[in-house]
Amino acid sequence: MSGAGEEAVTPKVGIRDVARAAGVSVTTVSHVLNETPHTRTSEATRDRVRSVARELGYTPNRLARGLRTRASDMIGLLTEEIATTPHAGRIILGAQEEASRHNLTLAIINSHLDAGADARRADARALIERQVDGIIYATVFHHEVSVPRELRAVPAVLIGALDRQGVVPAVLPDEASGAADLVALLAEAGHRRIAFADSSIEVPATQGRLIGYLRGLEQAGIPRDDRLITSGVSEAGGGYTTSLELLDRDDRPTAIFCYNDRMAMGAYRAAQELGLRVPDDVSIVGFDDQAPIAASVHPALTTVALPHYEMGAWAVATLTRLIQSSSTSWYRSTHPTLLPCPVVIRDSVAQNNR
Amino acid sequence: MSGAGEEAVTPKVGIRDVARAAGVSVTTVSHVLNETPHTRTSEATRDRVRSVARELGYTPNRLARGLRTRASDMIGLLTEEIATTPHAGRIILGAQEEASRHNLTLAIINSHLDAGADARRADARALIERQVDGIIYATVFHHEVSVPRELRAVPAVLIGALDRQGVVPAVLPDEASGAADLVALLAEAGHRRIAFADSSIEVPATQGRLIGYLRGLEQAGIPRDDRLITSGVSEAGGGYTTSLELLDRDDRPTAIFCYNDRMAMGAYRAAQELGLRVPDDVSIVGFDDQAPIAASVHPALTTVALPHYEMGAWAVATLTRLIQSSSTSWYRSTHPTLLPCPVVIRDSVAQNNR
DNA sequence: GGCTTGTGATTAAACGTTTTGGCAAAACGT
DNA sequence: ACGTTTTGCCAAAACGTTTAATCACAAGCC
Repeated sequence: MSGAGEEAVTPKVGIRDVARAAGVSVTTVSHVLNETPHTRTSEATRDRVRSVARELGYTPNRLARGLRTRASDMIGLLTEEIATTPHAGRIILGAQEEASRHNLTLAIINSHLDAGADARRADARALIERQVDGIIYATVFHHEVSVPRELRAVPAVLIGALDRQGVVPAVLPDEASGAADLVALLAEAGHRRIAFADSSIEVPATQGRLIGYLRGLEQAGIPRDDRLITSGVSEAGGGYTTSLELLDRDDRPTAIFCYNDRMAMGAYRAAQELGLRVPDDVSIVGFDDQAPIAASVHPALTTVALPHYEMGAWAVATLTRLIQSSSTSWYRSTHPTLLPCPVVIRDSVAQNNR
Repeated sequence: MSGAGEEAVTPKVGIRDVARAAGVSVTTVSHVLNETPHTRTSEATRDRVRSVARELGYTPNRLARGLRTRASDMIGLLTEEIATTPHAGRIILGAQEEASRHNLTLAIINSHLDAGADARRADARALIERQVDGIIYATVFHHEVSVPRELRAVPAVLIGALDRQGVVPAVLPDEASGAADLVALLAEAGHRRIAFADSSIEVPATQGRLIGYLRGLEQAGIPRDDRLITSGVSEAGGGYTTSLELLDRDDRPTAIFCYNDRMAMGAYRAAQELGLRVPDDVSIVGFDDQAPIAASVHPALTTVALPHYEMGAWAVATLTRLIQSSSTSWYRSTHPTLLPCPVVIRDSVAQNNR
């Protein structure tokens, strides 16, 4: 009579309920439901078991299974403060989808950046208690890091950081190449005076972008001009002041490569205040492809995207490989994997005509 | 000799190893480690057990424990495409931190928005197989939704959606009040001609903001003027065109309330092209407090923040309450919970002097 | 000295699976 | 008709915990 659920309170049907209803042993049920190899069951009983299981709405208890098989089919994602950044979602998403593809579930724990090493180790331990088959450790700045000792208890991979001992596989964005590609793009558009508005705070990422910038110049046969290399705080404000300075000269650059998209926003404003049009009078490019800035500014910003999704997916992919092979061989990572940062072309660079 | 880990391959120390080493039964170990109430153990053995456990590096196996106690201490977060949006991270973060606070672990599954109801039900089932103690179902648009039937098997709460049957607790941002507050702010600054640049696509969120706008006007004693209510696509481009139209009249509004921050960016551009300064000539406000736009534009945008973090935290908090009480009383949600959207004041509104 | 009462610890039965090692019966070869 | 192989299935032992039910023993009481 009631409009609610018909099926009452489903008193948890287990494998033996299925066995009983199908008139077979639990062993048989397990065999057919898991399609265990090297095991024989007649087609007839197989069908029977399956249909009974479906009718009863049997859902296996993965805890129990994990207990027996010593594999939880879960992998832990340990992020340090990363869930906070706008980028974070992409890493999580990439990891999650790849995990789903392998029939794994993702358990997430976020460590505060300011939390000590102890807290981080406790977080790792919490995952291990849950018997995760592997752990992904994702950091937002890619510095060298000595992984919590507890991580050694279980296969692990690093995102955005390098293991100091070089024993844990790691993945990083290839920012240098991305930056070089961006410079190449500008050079092809005829730009020779390309400024670089660097970030004044020293994080490893800075190096990659600067290095890529220099490499790009070299490959384009453009001599390095240190007067075109400036720096400011990596926010819109910093981009504004440094760009103002760069553009307010007679021999102003025809293009500015900003350390990130936020600085590029500041560069836009500087150009505008000086009566310079983007991209006609000056081309501006950024880095990060930070949603929703890059696509929302006018003109839309040409920039370089970070492979967050791909890093997340790479992490669980190699982690599962690691897990499968862990019993036999032990993986020793040689070099970190670098994932490409694709240039995304929008409307902020024009052919240079000076 | 090898430089690697000293502690060999730690052959997994279990509770009986501790018991054996401490010379007591596993029962006793369990009792002292869990501080089980109504149980007696001498201080001496308690100390012994604890120190032995620490020395051996014992880590309990939560799978086994969960199997016995029929509680996994995990809660599932089922998001539909939400991990994609920039906002998502905040929801996840809020849920994660509240979960940590309760010693729970968060398992995340992301359903594609375009995936059918079947896929969504499969995702729910995957979580249930893992014996999660409860499920949070988070959607990005808050429409009414009929929760997958499988969710009934376990305590659940909704984020950003309403249960059509009204049986599952839900939490939503109180966008109407946020919008009204924003209008109040403008009114207090002396604005009387306040335009609203609505989103032309019809999602429920639109309603709340428009309703709040109207309510705000009414409360400020400002008569509604439909010529000031326009709409456009909810991107920078849409904000630009509608604002251009609004501002290019003799009786132009002194303030524009944009449906979201991206439209506000467009409004900035429109104002600039018309030679109007923000906020001196026209005040502009947005909605969403979308990072990093709102803080990066110039002048920094006054807007309304969505309580993503708070919704995530609220969800696991009420979910745990639900779980605890589930055996005894059954919760019936009356109204959805509305969480406040605080106005965040920056530099884009000025006193009106016309 | 016998009876009760506490105290500190133990035994054994779950929990829901998978998996090892078998066993009966049918099929087969001769 | 008799060994052998194959087929189809099952019993029982794990997996690592928690927990209900006891138990040994000393102390307290008269």
